[in-house]
Amino acid sequence: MRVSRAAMEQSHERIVEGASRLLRERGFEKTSVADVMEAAGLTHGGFYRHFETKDALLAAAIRAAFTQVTGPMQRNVQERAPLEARVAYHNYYLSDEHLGFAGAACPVATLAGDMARAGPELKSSFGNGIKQMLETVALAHAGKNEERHTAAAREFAMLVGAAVIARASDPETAKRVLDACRPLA
Amino acid sequence: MRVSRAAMEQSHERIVEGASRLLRERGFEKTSVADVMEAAGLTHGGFYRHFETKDALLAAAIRAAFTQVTGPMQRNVQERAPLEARVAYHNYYLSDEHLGFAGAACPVATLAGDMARAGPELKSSFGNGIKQMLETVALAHAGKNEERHTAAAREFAMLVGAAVIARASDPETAKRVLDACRPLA
DNA sequence: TGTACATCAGTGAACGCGCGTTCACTGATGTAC
DNA sequence: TGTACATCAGTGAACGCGCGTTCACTGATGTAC
Repeated sequence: MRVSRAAMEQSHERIVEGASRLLRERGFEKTSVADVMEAAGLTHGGFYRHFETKDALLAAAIRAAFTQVTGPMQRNVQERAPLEARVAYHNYYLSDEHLGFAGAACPVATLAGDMARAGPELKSSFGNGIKQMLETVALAHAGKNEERHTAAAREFAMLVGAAVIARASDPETAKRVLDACRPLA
Repeated sequence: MRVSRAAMEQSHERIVEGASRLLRERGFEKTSVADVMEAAGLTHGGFYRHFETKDALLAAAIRAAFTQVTGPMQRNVQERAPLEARVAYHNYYLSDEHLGFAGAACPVATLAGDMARAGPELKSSFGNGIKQMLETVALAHAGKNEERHTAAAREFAMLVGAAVIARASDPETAKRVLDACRPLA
């Protein structure tokens, strides 16, 4: 039956947040509309009152995932001295806390591989997220504008690579790679 | 009808090589048994004369992909001075040639994301490949054993991260990240 | 403020499709004599 | 070396299943008077 406008907006949020978590845990193909709706406490049939297609949902879920990650990071960068902020997110990115909970982790570490084969809607959503991420990381670097961005890109690439390699390796190799990448460059 | 032992072995190779390419182009879920068999010039029904399950094929395909990539790399490292070899694979890894042909690219750059959610057979296959890759990269680094491995892990993480980010970004951002990562550390 | 009615968020069955896997069958290959 | 027969690589139809999407329906919500 019909629900109030406010209730519908809450449903919408639950759908997007659940999708954002499931997407990072299971990847693109294994996140089904029915699972997302069930996680939101609804049945699958009502999905199309909220989104035109599954891809539209996933694009929104990607935006939500980036916001969830870059939000705290921006606050971190604003509240601390640059180097301190850098130490904080650098260590966090390589921590068990980050890597152990894929559903709340950085989407670049969990989903970037899938994006190379995704449709334009998702690609664009993800591309914007990456830009946002690179800008945020650059804020924690010192020097001239170009130097800051170059250093940020190199650091972020290493963090993403280490996270991706660690998640695909046996625990021993994972630890070795993460330890190797922990010192700041 | 039945074919000769030699012909069957050739079929087997074509199946594995086709799977190895398609897997890197399309990812885990979108590589169907029927597509792989068609790429090998066969029909899907005969697949189970070659492999017990789709996962067993993919594990073999992953091994083949790593061999295809680490083989030339080991030769490269053996034939050149360490620094020269490093420059060669470092630039290759970030090149359009490498990133433009996913089917022949490094499986870590194309598939590592999927592996976090794959079954144990694939994970183990992939984990071995990563170890092999890290060892090969370490051969091109100088210094004491531990230093070599640490430097290799950091370099490889940055290369993988840059490749993954580039493939998930718009062309302009991709170029910026790749250029930033090109100089040796 | 109260009433009558149109709207539409959510339900659950149904659809078409692609997938991994199975199976009866075919006929060339391999082998035993 | 030649023959008779068992084997089995490859074929194509069929299976069961999960998925994205559609649809008729329900009844509370929102709105016009």
